[in-house]
Amino acid sequence: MTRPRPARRPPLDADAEAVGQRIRALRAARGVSLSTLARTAGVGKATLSALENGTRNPTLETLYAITAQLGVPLAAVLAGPATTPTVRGATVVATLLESFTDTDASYELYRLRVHPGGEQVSPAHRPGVTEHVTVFAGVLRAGPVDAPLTAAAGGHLRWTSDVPHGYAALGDEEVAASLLLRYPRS
Amino acid sequence: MTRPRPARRPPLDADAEAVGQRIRALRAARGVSLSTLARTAGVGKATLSALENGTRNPTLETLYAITAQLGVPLAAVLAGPATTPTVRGATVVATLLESFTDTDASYELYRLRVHPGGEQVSPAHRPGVTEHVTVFAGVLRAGPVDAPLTAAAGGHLRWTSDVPHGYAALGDEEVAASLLLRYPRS
DNA sequence: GGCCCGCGTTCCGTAAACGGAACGGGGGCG
DNA sequence: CGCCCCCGTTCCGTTTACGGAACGCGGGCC
Repeated sequence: MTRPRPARRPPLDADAEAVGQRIRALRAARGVSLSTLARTAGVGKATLSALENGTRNPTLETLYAITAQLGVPLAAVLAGPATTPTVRGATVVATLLESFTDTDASYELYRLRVHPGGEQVSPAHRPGVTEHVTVFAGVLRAGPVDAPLTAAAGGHLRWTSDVPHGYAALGDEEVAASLLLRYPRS
Repeated sequence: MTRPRPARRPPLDADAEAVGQRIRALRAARGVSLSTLARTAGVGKATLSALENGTRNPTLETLYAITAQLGVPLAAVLAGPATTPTVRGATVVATLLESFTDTDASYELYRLRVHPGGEQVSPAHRPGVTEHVTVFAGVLRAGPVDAPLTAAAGGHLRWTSDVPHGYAALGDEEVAASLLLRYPRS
Protein backbone atom coordinates (compact mmCIF):
# COMPACT_ATOMS: atom_id res chain seq x y z
CA MET A 1 0.00 0.00 0.00
CA THR A 2 1.76 3.02 -1.18
CA ARG A 3 0.58 5.79 1.00
CA PRO A 4 -0.67 8.80 -0.89
CA ARG A 5 2.28 11.15 -0.94
CA PRO A 6 1.01 14.60 -0.07
CA ALA A 7 2.31 15.95 -3.35
CA ARG A 8 5.43 16.73 -5.22
CA ARG A 9 6.62 18.77 -2.30
CA PRO A 10 6.29 16.65 0.83
CA PRO A 11 6.29 18.33 4.24
CA LEU A 12 9.96 17.48 4.10
CA ASP A 13 11.13 17.79 7.65
CA ALA A 14 14.46 16.82 6.18
CA ASP A 15 14.96 20.04 4.33
CA ALA A 16 18.68 20.63 4.28
CA GLU A 17 18.14 24.36 4.34
CA ALA A 18 15.96 24.25 7.44
CA VAL A 19 18.42 21.95 9.14
CA GLY A 20 21.22 24.36 8.41
CA GLN A 21 19.24 27.24 9.81
CA ARG A 22 18.53 25.37 13.02
CA ILE A 23 22.18 24.56 13.46
CA ARG A 24 23.14 28.14 12.83
CA ALA A 25 20.54 29.29 15.34
CA LEU A 26 21.76 26.86 17.97
CA ARG A 27 25.33 27.92 17.39
CA ALA A 28 24.43 31.60 17.57
CA ALA A 29 22.47 31.01 20.75
CA ARG A 30 25.65 29.68 22.32
CA GLY A 31 27.73 32.52 20.99
CA VAL A 32 30.16 30.17 19.31
CA SER A 33 31.87 30.98 16.05
CA LEU A 34 31.62 28.71 13.06
CA SER A 35 35.35 28.08 13.14
CA THR A 36 35.30 27.13 16.79
CA LEU A 37 32.34 24.81 16.47
CA ALA A 38 33.91 23.16 13.46
CA ARG A 39 37.13 22.61 15.36
CA THR A 40 35.55 21.31 18.57
CA ALA A 41 33.15 19.11 16.69
CA GLY A 42 35.96 17.71 14.58
CA VAL A 43 34.56 18.64 11.19
CA GLY A 44 35.95 20.92 8.54
CA LYS A 45 35.00 24.55 8.44
CA ALA A 46 34.03 24.12 4.83
CA THR A 47 31.68 21.35 5.83
CA LEU A 48 29.98 23.33 8.55
CA SER A 49 29.75 26.44 6.44
CA ALA A 50 28.13 24.65 3.52
CA LEU A 51 25.88 22.77 5.88
CA GLU A 52 24.57 25.89 7.57
CA ASN A 53 23.93 27.44 4.18
CA GLY A 54 21.98 24.41 3.10
CA THR A 55 24.21 23.73 0.12
CA ARG A 56 25.21 20.32 1.23
CA ASN A 57 23.54 17.09 2.09
CA PRO A 58 25.23 16.02 5.29
CA THR A 59 25.94 12.49 6.36
CA LEU A 60 24.60 11.14 9.61
CA GLU A 61 28.08 11.10 11.09
CA THR A 62 28.66 14.76 10.36
CA LEU A 63 25.30 15.78 11.74
CA TYR A 64 25.86 13.79 14.88
CA ALA A 65 29.29 15.27 15.50
CA ILE A 66 27.82 18.74 15.36
CA THR A 67 24.66 18.17 17.37
CA ALA A 68 26.64 16.32 20.02
CA GLN A 69 28.94 19.29 20.37
CA LEU A 70 25.94 21.58 20.61
CA GLY A 71 24.50 19.34 23.30
CA VAL A 72 21.23 18.63 21.59
CA PRO A 73 19.77 15.37 20.33
CA LEU A 74 19.94 14.72 16.64
CA ALA A 75 16.19 15.02 16.31
CA ALA A 76 16.36 18.62 17.48
CA VAL A 77 17.75 19.79 14.16
CA LEU A 78 15.81 17.47 11.91
CA ALA A 79 12.28 18.62 12.41
CA GLY A 80 10.27 21.23 14.14
CA PRO A 81 8.73 20.40 17.49
CA ALA A 82 5.63 19.07 15.79
CA THR A 83 5.91 15.50 14.68
CA THR A 84 4.49 14.88 11.28
CA PRO A 85 1.25 12.95 11.49
CA THR A 86 1.17 9.94 9.26
CA VAL A 87 -2.12 10.22 7.54
CA ARG A 88 -3.66 6.91 6.81
CA GLY A 89 -6.64 8.23 4.97
CA ALA A 90 -9.73 10.36 4.88
CA THR A 91 -11.41 9.18 8.06
CA VAL A 92 -8.48 7.89 10.10
CA VAL A 93 -5.43 9.82 11.21
CA ALA A 94 -2.70 7.81 12.88
CA THR A 95 0.33 9.37 14.53
CA LEU A 96 3.26 7.22 15.44
CA LEU A 97 4.12 7.75 19.09
CA GLU A 98 6.76 5.11 19.47
CA SER A 99 8.17 2.07 17.83
CA PHE A 100 9.83 -0.70 19.73
CA THR A 101 11.87 -3.61 18.50
CA ASP A 102 12.25 -6.80 20.46
CA THR A 103 13.86 -10.11 19.66
CA ASP A 104 10.49 -11.76 19.09
CA ALA A 105 8.42 -8.96 17.64
CA SER A 106 8.30 -5.28 16.92
CA TYR A 107 5.64 -2.88 18.07
CA GLU A 108 4.30 0.41 16.83
CA LEU A 109 2.21 2.61 19.06
CA TYR A 110 -0.12 5.12 17.43
CA ARG A 111 -2.52 7.76 18.49
CA LEU A 112 -5.66 7.25 16.47
CA ARG A 113 -8.37 9.66 15.40
CA VAL A 114 -11.40 8.36 13.58
CA HIS A 115 -13.74 10.92 12.09
CA PRO A 116 -17.45 10.10 12.14
CA GLY A 117 -19.38 9.34 9.03
CA GLY A 118 -17.01 7.07 7.20
CA GLU A 119 -15.30 3.75 7.36
CA GLN A 120 -11.76 3.03 6.47
CA VAL A 121 -10.53 -0.39 5.51
CA SER A 122 -6.94 -1.54 5.68
CA PRO A 123 -5.74 -4.55 3.74
CA ALA A 124 -4.58 -7.64 5.56
CA HIS A 125 -1.19 -7.63 7.21
CA ARG A 126 1.09 -10.59 7.34
CA PRO A 127 -0.04 -13.56 9.44
CA GLY A 128 0.44 -13.13 13.15
CA VAL A 129 0.09 -9.37 13.24
CA THR A 130 -2.25 -8.26 16.02
CA GLU A 131 -3.79 -4.90 16.81
CA HIS A 132 -4.75 -3.58 20.24
CA VAL A 133 -6.98 -0.57 20.51
CA THR A 134 -8.01 1.30 23.63
CA VAL A 135 -10.70 3.90 23.14
CA PHE A 136 -10.38 7.30 24.80
CA ALA A 137 -13.48 9.00 23.48
CA GLY A 138 -16.40 8.17 21.22
CA VAL A 139 -17.55 4.76 20.14
CA LEU A 140 -15.37 2.76 17.82
CA ARG A 141 -16.23 -0.16 15.66
CA ALA A 142 -13.14 -1.83 14.34
CA GLY A 143 -11.66 -5.17 13.50
CA PRO A 144 -12.07 -7.70 10.71
CA VAL A 145 -14.60 -6.46 8.19
CA ASP A 146 -16.70 -9.60 8.51
CA ALA A 147 -16.62 -9.65 12.31
CA PRO A 148 -16.14 -6.14 13.67
CA LEU A 149 -15.90 -5.36 17.37
CA THR A 150 -17.27 -2.39 19.23
CA ALA A 151 -15.93 -0.44 22.17
CA ALA A 152 -16.85 2.81 23.90
CA ALA A 153 -14.58 5.09 25.91
CA GLY A 154 -12.43 3.02 28.22
CA GLY A 155 -12.94 -0.14 26.22
CA HIS A 156 -10.30 -2.30 24.65
CA LEU A 157 -10.32 -4.24 21.40
CA ARG A 158 -7.97 -6.83 20.04
CA TRP A 159 -7.91 -8.75 16.81
CA THR A 160 -5.50 -10.47 14.49
CA SER A 161 -5.13 -8.36 11.41
CA ASP A 162 -4.16 -10.92 8.83
CA VAL A 163 -7.49 -10.21 7.17
CA PRO A 164 -8.89 -6.97 5.82
CA HIS A 165 -10.02 -4.82 8.70
CA GLY A 166 -11.71 -1.50 9.14
CA TYR A 167 -12.23 1.41 11.48
CA ALA A 168 -15.39 3.45 11.88
CA ALA A 169 -16.79 5.89 14.40
CA LEU A 170 -20.28 5.11 15.64
CA GLY A 171 -22.37 8.18 16.30
CA ASP A 172 -21.43 11.79 15.73
CA GLU A 173 -18.43 12.01 18.00
CA GLU A 174 -14.89 11.73 16.75
CA VAL A 175 -13.12 8.73 18.18
CA ALA A 176 -9.79 9.08 19.93
CA ALA A 177 -7.87 5.94 20.75
CA SER A 178 -4.49 4.37 21.03
CA LEU A 179 -3.52 1.67 18.57
CA LEU A 180 -0.79 -0.82 19.22
CA LEU A 181 0.42 -2.92 16.31
CA ARG A 182 2.40 -6.02 17.04
CA TYR A 183 4.45 -7.56 14.25
CA PRO A 184 5.94 -10.93 15.17
CA ARG A 185 9.38 -11.51 13.83
CA SER A 186 9.00 -13.62 10.73
CA MET B 1 49.05 18.56 17.79
CA THR B 2 46.30 16.86 15.93
CA ARG B 3 43.05 16.42 17.69
CA PRO B 4 42.39 12.88 18.86
CA ARG B 5 40.48 11.42 15.98
CA PRO B 6 37.84 8.98 17.19
CA ALA B 7 40.10 6.01 16.74
CA ARG B 8 40.14 3.60 13.88
CA ARG B 9 36.64 2.26 13.72
CA PRO B 10 34.70 4.13 16.37
CA PRO B 11 31.45 2.54 17.45
CA LEU B 12 30.13 5.51 15.53
CA ASP B 13 28.06 7.05 18.22
CA ALA B 14 25.35 8.14 15.88
CA ASP B 15 25.39 4.43 15.54
CA ALA B 16 24.82 3.61 11.94
CA GLU B 17 24.41 0.01 12.96
CA ALA B 18 21.49 0.70 15.26
CA VAL B 19 19.89 2.92 12.67
CA GLY B 20 20.22 0.17 10.13
CA GLN B 21 18.65 -2.33 12.47
CA ARG B 22 15.68 -0.07 13.09
CA ILE B 23 15.16 0.41 9.39
CA ARG B 24 15.35 -3.31 8.83
CA ALA B 25 12.86 -3.90 11.62
CA LEU B 26 10.42 -1.37 10.22
CA ARG B 27 10.76 -2.85 6.79
CA ALA B 28 10.30 -6.39 8.06
CA ALA B 29 7.26 -5.31 10.04
CA ARG B 30 5.66 -4.19 6.83
CA GLY B 31 6.64 -7.35 5.03
CA VAL B 32 8.42 -5.44 2.28
CA SER B 33 11.51 -6.76 0.58
CA LEU B 34 14.72 -4.81 0.45
CA SER B 35 14.51 -4.60 -3.30
CA THR B 36 10.99 -3.24 -3.23
CA LEU B 37 11.67 -0.66 -0.58
CA ALA B 38 14.75 0.51 -2.43
CA ARG B 39 12.76 0.91 -5.60
CA THR B 40 9.77 2.71 -4.07
CA ALA B 41 11.98 4.95 -1.98
CA GLY B 42 14.08 5.79 -5.00
CA VAL B 43 17.41 4.64 -3.63
CA GLY B 44 19.76 1.97 -4.87
CA LYS B 45 19.57 -1.53 -3.52
CA ALA B 46 23.26 -1.35 -2.74
CA THR B 47 22.63 1.74 -0.66
CA LEU B 48 19.81 0.24 1.33
CA SER B 49 21.62 -3.04 1.83
CA ALA B 50 24.76 -1.40 3.12
CA LEU B 51 22.72 0.96 5.23
CA GLU B 52 20.79 -1.81 6.95
CA ASN B 53 24.02 -3.63 7.62
CA GLY B 54 25.52 -0.55 9.15
CA THR B 55 28.45 -0.43 6.77
CA ARG B 56 27.64 2.98 5.43
CA ASN B 57 27.17 6.44 6.72
CA PRO B 58 24.01 7.64 5.04
CA THR B 59 23.27 11.16 3.96
CA LEU B 60 20.25 12.98 5.27
CA GLU B 61 18.60 12.80 1.89
CA THR B 62 18.93 9.04 1.72
CA LEU B 63 17.62 8.55 5.22
CA TYR B 64 14.66 10.76 4.58
CA ALA B 65 13.72 9.02 1.37
CA ILE B 66 13.60 5.72 3.21
CA THR B 67 11.81 6.81 6.37
CA ALA B 68 9.25 8.73 4.33
CA GLN B 69 8.48 5.61 2.36
CA LEU B 70 8.14 3.66 5.59
CA GLY B 71 5.72 6.27 6.86
CA VAL B 72 7.67 7.17 9.98
CA PRO B 73 9.34 10.42 10.95
CA LEU B 74 13.06 10.62 10.64
CA ALA B 75 13.48 10.69 14.38
CA ALA B 76 11.96 7.22 14.61
CA VAL B 77 15.14 5.60 13.34
CA LEU B 78 17.49 7.72 15.42
CA ALA B 79 18.16 7.51 19.11
CA GLY B 80 15.10 7.58 21.28
CA PRO B 81 13.68 10.76 22.75
CA ALA B 82 15.72 11.48 25.85
CA THR B 83 13.89 14.65 26.70
CA THR B 84 10.37 13.57 27.59
CA PRO B 85 8.90 13.74 31.06
CA THR B 86 9.45 10.54 32.97
CA VAL B 87 8.22 9.22 36.24
CA ARG B 88 10.88 7.15 37.80
CA GLY B 89 10.87 4.65 40.57
CA ALA B 90 13.35 2.10 41.76
CA THR B 91 12.19 -0.64 39.43
CA VAL B 92 9.72 1.12 37.16
CA VAL B 93 10.40 3.91 34.68
CA ALA B 94 7.34 5.44 33.06
CA THR B 95 7.50 7.92 30.21
CA LEU B 96 4.43 9.92 29.37
CA LEU B 97 3.76 9.63 25.66
CA GLU B 98 0.45 11.40 25.50
CA SER B 99 -2.38 12.62 27.66
CA PHE B 100 -5.91 13.05 26.51
CA THR B 101 -8.91 14.65 28.14
CA ASP B 102 -12.43 13.76 27.28
CA THR B 103 -15.76 14.84 28.69
CA ASP B 104 -16.12 11.57 30.58
CA ALA B 105 -12.57 10.74 31.48
CA SER B 106 -8.94 11.63 30.93
CA TYR B 107 -6.23 9.29 29.74
CA GLU B 108 -2.50 9.10 30.08
CA LEU B 109 -0.44 6.90 27.84
CA TYR B 110 2.95 5.77 29.12
CA ARG B 111 5.81 3.72 27.92
CA LEU B 112 6.78 1.45 30.78
CA ARG B 113 10.05 -0.22 31.71
CA VAL B 114 10.14 -2.63 34.60
CA HIS B 115 13.54 -3.79 35.79
CA PRO B 116 13.84 -7.35 36.99
CA GLY B 117 14.39 -8.25 40.58
CA GLY B 118 12.03 -5.90 42.36
CA GLU B 119 8.45 -4.99 42.81
CA GLN B 120 7.01 -1.55 42.85
CA VAL B 121 3.70 -0.83 44.51
CA SER B 122 1.47 2.11 43.77
CA PRO B 123 -1.19 3.25 46.20
CA ALA B 124 -4.84 3.07 45.27
CA HIS B 125 -6.18 5.61 42.86
CA ARG B 126 -9.63 7.09 43.06
CA PRO B 127 -12.53 4.76 42.37
CA GLY B 128 -13.12 3.98 38.75
CA VAL B 129 -9.58 4.40 37.58
CA THR B 130 -8.51 1.60 35.27
CA GLU B 131 -5.15 0.60 33.86
CA HIS B 132 -4.46 -1.12 30.56
CA VAL B 133 -1.08 -2.68 29.93
CA THR B 134 0.22 -4.27 26.76
CA VAL B 135 3.52 -6.07 27.10
CA PHE B 136 6.20 -5.65 24.44
CA ALA B 137 8.98 -7.73 25.92
CA GLY B 138 9.58 -9.82 29.01
CA VAL B 139 7.00 -11.19 31.38
CA LEU B 140 5.06 -8.81 33.56
CA ARG B 141 3.10 -9.46 36.71
CA ALA B 142 0.97 -6.51 37.60
CA GLY B 143 -2.36 -5.56 39.04
CA PRO B 144 -3.92 -5.50 42.50
CA VAL B 145 -1.46 -6.75 45.07
CA ASP B 146 -3.88 -9.37 46.30
CA ALA B 147 -4.83 -10.59 42.83
CA PRO B 148 -2.02 -9.91 40.37
CA LEU B 149 -2.24 -10.78 36.69
CA THR B 150 0.50 -12.04 34.38
CA ALA B 151 1.22 -11.40 30.72
CA ALA B 152 4.08 -12.15 28.38
CA ALA B 153 5.07 -10.32 25.22
CA GLY B 154 2.00 -9.52 23.18
CA GLY B 155 -0.33 -9.94 26.13
CA HIS B 156 -2.71 -7.41 27.57
CA LEU B 157 -3.77 -6.75 31.15
CA ARG B 158 -6.53 -4.66 32.62
CA TRP B 159 -7.53 -3.93 36.16
CA THR B 160 -9.29 -1.30 38.20
CA SER B 161 -6.69 0.46 40.27
CA ASP B 162 -8.75 1.72 43.16
CA VAL B 163 -6.75 -0.63 45.33
CA PRO B 164 -3.00 -0.82 45.89
CA HIS B 165 -1.36 -2.39 42.88
CA GLY B 166 2.13 -3.39 41.85
CA TYR B 167 4.41 -4.05 38.95
CA ALA B 168 7.12 -6.68 38.78
CA ALA B 169 9.17 -8.34 36.08
CA LEU B 170 9.15 -12.12 36.13
CA GLY B 171 12.43 -13.67 35.11
CA ASP B 172 15.66 -11.91 34.26
CA GLU B 173 14.48 -9.86 31.33
CA GLU B 174 13.53 -6.25 31.61
CA VAL B 175 9.89 -5.69 30.77
CA ALA B 176 8.85 -3.15 28.16
CA ALA B 177 5.19 -2.30 27.90
CA SER B 178 2.68 0.43 27.25
CA LEU B 179 0.47 1.61 30.08
CA LEU B 180 -2.79 3.41 29.61
CA LEU B 181 -4.34 5.06 32.64
CA ARG B 182 -7.98 6.05 32.51
CA TYR B 183 -9.28 8.53 35.05
CA PRO B 184 -13.06 8.90 34.97
CA ARG B 185 -14.27 12.40 35.51
CA SER B 186 -15.22 12.69 39.15
C1' DG C 1 14.58 -31.98 -14.12
C1' DG C 2 14.84 -27.18 -16.30
C1' DC C 3 13.24 -22.64 -16.05
C1' DC C 4 12.27 -18.21 -14.16
C1' DC C 5 11.64 -14.71 -11.06
C1' DG C 6 12.68 -12.07 -6.99
C1' DC C 7 15.62 -12.05 -3.12
C1' DG C 8 19.95 -9.72 -0.85
C1' DT C 9 24.91 -8.94 -1.66
C1' DT C 10 28.95 -7.38 -4.21
C1' DC C 11 31.35 -4.91 -7.85
C1' DC C 12 32.40 -0.57 -9.94
C1' DG C 13 32.37 4.15 -12.16
C1' DT C 14 30.56 8.56 -10.93
C1' DA C 15 29.08 12.28 -8.17
C1' DA C 16 29.57 14.67 -4.12
C1' DA C 17 30.69 15.23 0.91
C1' DC C 18 34.74 15.58 3.34
C1' DG C 19 38.93 18.24 5.69
C1' DG C 20 42.97 21.25 4.93
C1' DA C 21 44.58 25.33 3.10
C1' DA C 22 44.16 29.66 1.01
C1' DC C 23 41.44 33.83 0.63
C1' DG C 24 39.21 38.42 1.53
C1' DG C 25 37.19 41.16 5.18
C1' DG C 26 36.69 43.46 9.57
C1' DG C 27 37.99 44.84 14.23
C1' DG C 28 41.25 45.78 18.05
C1' DC C 29 45.63 47.66 19.23
C1' DG C 30 50.05 49.98 19.40
C1' DC D 1 48.83 53.47 9.71
C1' DG D 2 50.57 48.73 9.76
C1' DC D 3 50.01 44.64 12.07
C1' DC D 4 47.76 40.59 13.76
C1' DC D 5 44.11 37.64 14.81
C1' DC D 6 39.90 35.54 13.95
C1' DC D 7 35.84 35.53 11.25
C1' DG D 8 33.15 32.96 7.33
C1' DT D 9 33.69 31.62 2.47
C1' DT D 10 35.90 29.42 -1.46
C1' DC D 11 39.18 26.37 -3.70
C1' DC D 12 40.93 21.75 -4.26
C1' DG D 13 42.56 16.93 -3.78
C1' DT D 14 40.96 12.81 -1.32
C1' DT D 15 37.59 9.91 0.37
C1' DT D 16 33.30 7.73 0.10
C1' DA D 17 28.22 7.42 -0.53
C1' DC D 18 25.63 6.84 -4.46
C1' DG D 19 22.85 3.92 -8.08
C1' DG D 20 23.12 0.52 -11.98
C1' DA D 21 24.54 -3.86 -13.17
C1' DA D 22 26.12 -8.34 -12.32
C1' DC D 23 26.20 -12.17 -9.17
C1' DG D 24 24.81 -16.35 -6.43
C1' DC D 25 20.92 -18.27 -4.23
C1' DG D 26 16.50 -20.26 -3.26
C1' DG D 27 11.56 -21.14 -4.08
C1' DG D 28 7.67 -21.77 -7.20
C1' DC D 29 6.08 -23.59 -11.39
C1' DC D 30 5.57 -26.48 -15.49
